[in-house]
Amino acid sequence: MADLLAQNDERLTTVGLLFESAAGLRRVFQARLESELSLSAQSFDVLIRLARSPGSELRMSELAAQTSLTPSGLTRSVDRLQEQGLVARRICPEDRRGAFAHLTPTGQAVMDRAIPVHVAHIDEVLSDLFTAQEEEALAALLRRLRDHLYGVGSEWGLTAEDGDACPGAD
Amino acid sequence: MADLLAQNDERLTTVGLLFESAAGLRRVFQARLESELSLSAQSFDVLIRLARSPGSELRMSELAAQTSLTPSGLTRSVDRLQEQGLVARRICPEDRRGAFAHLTPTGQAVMDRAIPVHVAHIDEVLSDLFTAQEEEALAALLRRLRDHLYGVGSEWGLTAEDGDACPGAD
DNA sequence: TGAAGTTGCTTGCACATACAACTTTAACCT
DNA sequence: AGGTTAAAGTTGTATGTGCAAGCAACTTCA
Repeated sequence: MADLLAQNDERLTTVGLLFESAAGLRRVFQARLESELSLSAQSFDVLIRLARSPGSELRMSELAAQTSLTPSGLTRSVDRLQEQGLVARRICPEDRRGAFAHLTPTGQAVMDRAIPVHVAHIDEVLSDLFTAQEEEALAALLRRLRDHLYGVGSEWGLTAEDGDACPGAD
Repeated sequence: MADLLAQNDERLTTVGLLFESAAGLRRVFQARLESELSLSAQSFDVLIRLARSPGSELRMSELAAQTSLTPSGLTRSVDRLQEQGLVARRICPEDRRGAFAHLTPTGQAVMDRAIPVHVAHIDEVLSDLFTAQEEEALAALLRRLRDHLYGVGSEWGLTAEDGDACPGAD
């Protein structure tokens, strides 16, 4: 069995590295977001997607897809943000089943403060780790993987055209 | 605010792509593991780390670090696997506070069956997506990131996933 | 030796999440 | 229209997870 693993080590390892890298980054950012901004990683993820959307609002289903949450998970997440006064719901006039979530002025203010902190922290973590070319290469490879994963056989409606627009992603 | 984001798009984007790639892979593998092998992704993660360790056993703390679970989370996870008969605990003779988790014969058998399926699935997902050089480059970049994240200022003592899983000792 | 502090793991509790069932509205079909 | 099916969100319920506290064993130092 160990032989079996050995002969596939490269890919198994690559996948493992990807998971560990993501987990490590998540852990680092999460700690910082909570200690400095009192925002959970999950809240921040929802909020930054709203902040980056036209009108600072998004349909619930769209938000669920972008945050990798199920609809029910998103309902609760938005409930919490609503209780905190950062987000509000608005019924979609064209389809009265649907709802938009949008940032309140308070929510906007919080994100105006939070985003620079987050960006600075990303820079801090990544500084001097990659050359410009390496960083570019990494992004290109990951983009291809991401597009492949979400473009094929996905019922999640995650769009590739969201493209570069998933930076907050945590 | 959008301007602020725009000017940092490269790094923000790279991080976002990493998270999305990991989430996408996780989702794909999870579905397959559960449908074909009745194993949760979390269980599989624990089991494969054990399977890849010498003697198929690892200290609880080591396992927790490698699986990105907290010690308490790992305790519960191993509890469940123990109830399923896939894993057992063994008290560490040199430090009787500590415990090893190890695969039972049943657990070994399950993994002997599960790993080829998983490997095949990885190959399937990654086939024709990268050249050998690209895959190698991706692994190298991710490894540097992972080492950076876990090597610096981390109280987690995460070790490289392959190889240096030195279970015993302290 | 033994008291103080640390480490490894486990438990009490609170909370976030997924799955499945449900409500309301829209779309479709004859 | 009238009836059926599908879609968007929300809730009931079960479970998994982390944090903080706890317990047992080890280490240090006098």
